[in-house]
Amino acid sequence: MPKIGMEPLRRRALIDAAILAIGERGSLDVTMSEIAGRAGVSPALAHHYFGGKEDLLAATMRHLLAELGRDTVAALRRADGARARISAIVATNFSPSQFRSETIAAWLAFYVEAQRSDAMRRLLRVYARRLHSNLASALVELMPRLEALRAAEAIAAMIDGLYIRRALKQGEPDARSAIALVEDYLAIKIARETPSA
Amino acid sequence: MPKIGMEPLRRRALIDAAILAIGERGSLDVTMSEIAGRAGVSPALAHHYFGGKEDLLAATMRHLLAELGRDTVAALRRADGARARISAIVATNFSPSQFRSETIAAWLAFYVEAQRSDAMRRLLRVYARRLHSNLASALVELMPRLEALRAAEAIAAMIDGLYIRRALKQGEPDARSAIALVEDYLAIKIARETPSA
DNA sequence: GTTTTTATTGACTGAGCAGTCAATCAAGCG
DNA sequence: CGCTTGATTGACTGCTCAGTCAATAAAAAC
Repeated sequence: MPKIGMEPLRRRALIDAAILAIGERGSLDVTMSEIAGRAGVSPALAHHYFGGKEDLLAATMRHLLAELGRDTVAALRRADGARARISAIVATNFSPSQFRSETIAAWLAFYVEAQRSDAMRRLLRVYARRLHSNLASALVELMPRLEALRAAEAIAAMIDGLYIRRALKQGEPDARSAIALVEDYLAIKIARETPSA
Repeated sequence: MPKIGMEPLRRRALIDAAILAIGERGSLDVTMSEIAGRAGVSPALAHHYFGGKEDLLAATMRHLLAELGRDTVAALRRADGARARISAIVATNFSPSQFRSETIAAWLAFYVEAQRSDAMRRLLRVYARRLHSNLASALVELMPRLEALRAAEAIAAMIDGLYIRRALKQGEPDARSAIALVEDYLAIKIARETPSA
């Protein structure tokens, strides 16, 4: 029973199903049938709307990226001052909507895929650059430029590292302690580098 | 022309070939034929010696783990004092024998695999625990126990994060700046937490 | 009410790949 | 010199899966 304007609905459902499937399998080694099945459609329809598996996966990655971007922008708008902006960025990366097993697994899987696929690598670089520049733009208000850039890299590395390490544990992710670790670094780094004041 | 006592040679050659292949493809999605071909033998022989693909991959991971373990022990023996031991651990993780594109890609791929395979997860947990306990045992000599444990997790996360972020870049890995980031954290953390002295 | 467009699928194909097996070849061994 | 044992492979078997296509059916357009 065909209905009208199904394209956006189906695309969305397929992307959601892909995240779910990838999160459960823990890798991009999911079949189109699996994804389509979860979305309640036939595999053929998934091909119809996305062209191929690569395209579906790329769209899924883009979706994840966009979601994180939106969350970050929203959190940034709510933050008052440089210091608060950094905390907002960190908190967003470990917020319940981002720091879930499925999402973590998907990010990890996409990192691996980025080694093979130029498209994926480009996408992930967008994420890395955005994170770095958001952090750096706040940090330069708190310490000398050079130290700010270093701190931005250190924080970014810690965040990614906490994600990857999370993959080894089972049960629900512990965002609180992850945030605490990053905030601890932030606190001592700012204390150390703040020019007198 | 069969020769005698080939088993250890073949196993080693196949593992080396597996690391190479995984490093190049950037994922565990390598065929037995590919690996066997690189090792100069038929796919059937790879099955003969390892039983199945999973077993070959597990053996490969174990090899990587053992190599890192040996390097770490050696570096630790050369280090004098708690502070030097930490630097030795960090330096080992970013040493040329570990911080190479193939090895990095392989580690990343195994992390992903760990989400699916209990065997892999157990293996990786061995690595994580060892790293953490090596770091912690040196850090407790430099700061209060609780802070030492936190610092150990932070450093471990930074190391893993620098590995994963490395995967996005091209060209040879830059170990120096990676080490500098971790050492910077270490320095300010020690300065901050050292009881007076 | 006929034609076009959109939605949807079942059935199929072709490729790639893990794993098997029987056969071959060369050493050592009695 | 037969015999066992280890090394090695080619050829083969299923299986899984991405991608295709023609067919169907409902809505839209005219």
